[in-house]
Amino acid sequence: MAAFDVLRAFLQARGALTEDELAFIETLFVPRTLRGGDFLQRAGDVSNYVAFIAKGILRSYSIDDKGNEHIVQFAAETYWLGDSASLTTGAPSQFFIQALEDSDLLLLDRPGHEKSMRVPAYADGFRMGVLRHTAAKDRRIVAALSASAEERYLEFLQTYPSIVTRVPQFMLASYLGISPETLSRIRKSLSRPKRGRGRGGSLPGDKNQSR
Amino acid sequence: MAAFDVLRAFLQARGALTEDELAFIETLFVPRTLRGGDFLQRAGDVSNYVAFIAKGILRSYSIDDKGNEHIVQFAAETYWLGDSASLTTGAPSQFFIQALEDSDLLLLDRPGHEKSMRVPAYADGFRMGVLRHTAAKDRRIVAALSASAEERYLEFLQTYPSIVTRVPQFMLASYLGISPETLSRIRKSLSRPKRGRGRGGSLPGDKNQSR
DNA sequence: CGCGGGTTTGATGATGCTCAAGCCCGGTGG
DNA sequence: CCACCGGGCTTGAGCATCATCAAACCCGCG
Repeated sequence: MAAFDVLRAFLQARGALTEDELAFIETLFVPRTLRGGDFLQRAGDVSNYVAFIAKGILRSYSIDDKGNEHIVQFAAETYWLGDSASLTTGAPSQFFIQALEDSDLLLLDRPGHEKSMRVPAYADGFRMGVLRHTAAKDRRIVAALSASAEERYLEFLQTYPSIVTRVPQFMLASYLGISPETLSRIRKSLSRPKRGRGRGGSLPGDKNQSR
Repeated sequence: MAAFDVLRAFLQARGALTEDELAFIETLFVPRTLRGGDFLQRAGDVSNYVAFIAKGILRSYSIDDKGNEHIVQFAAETYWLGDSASLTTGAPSQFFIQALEDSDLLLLDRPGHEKSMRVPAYADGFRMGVLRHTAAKDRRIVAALSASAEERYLEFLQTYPSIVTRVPQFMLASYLGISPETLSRIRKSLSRPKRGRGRGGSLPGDKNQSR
């Protein structure tokens, strides 16, 4: 399926747009393909667009003063990826955005974004999407601050089952804020819950305690 | 200063609005005052408005299955507070919103929000604000996942110096995702850095290590 | 067939939580 | 006016979780 068809399907799924509106919206996007490993953007760049992912999967991450990578987000088909900070301030970005597989994107630059807002149904969809996104971030913050490494992993499995299999384990660990070793151990312990038949639930020494 | 004046000042500071536009916007908000301790909203409520804080300070928090509180956000003068999740889905909220001091708010409900978007300069400001907000959440996520308790505390001091003195310590601890005991110890260790004269900087046993 | 990146496994230690007292201080009622 | 709360903050001791360091392992690829 061509990139624009994916976008079309996405837009139609969440709001009634006329054919004219769809056609207009499409003129605002610029297609772009990336090979696995390619960068859409590097820290220091001033990048002023948002990407809609028609195919593939990307990560955005930062590198702190100590040289450690921190994955902020994964994004796969029909997700959007952009650099909010750089978009608001116009300042150079702090983030790297890299394709993890061969990917097809549609890029929307700032002027394009402004124009797209003239289509009311699209603007509404945009605001809804942003709110949903914000809610997801709130949940992640609470999880990061209060859940154990294992809980965070399980939650990720539930929330993004399709992504787990497509990213290397050490990146998942980085996203979850745990070391690769710890993630490896967690998976091991989950895979052999011994315990009677099926379900695997109810761990033996379950503390049922938060931190 | 009356609540509407605060809003006016806020809006004018970040975008040129005509007197007519300002007047129109103001008709959309409903004032509300709260005493310290009062709730604007409780989990289970379906609340469909966003609050602009003209005076005072509020917290939003959730309570997990184990009964632990998690503070998602503090918000003081000229900040906005709302429940993104509940706003998008219309589903009952997961969050409590409580005033920590006597506070003056201006509430904007959903229809009001839609109408306000008709003022282009206001809509632009709204989008900018949302993006800025998103960027802040990204930073907090990275910090939560990778910084030590002390680093998170210091970052909070820097970012929200005015809030630190206005909220009880155990709530700050909850926001930072650490236990009240740990926060107490961190403050103690920061207050007596022994070390030469003044400034208190350059910790003695600084590890300069991430986790 | 050997290399190299990613994953696993083990041992050790630090960070920060829990539980349990004690303390400080502002408010209330005798 | 003062004794007595009670909530929040502090302090201490022990312990769980998870990071770090180091080595072995696995496997696709040149």
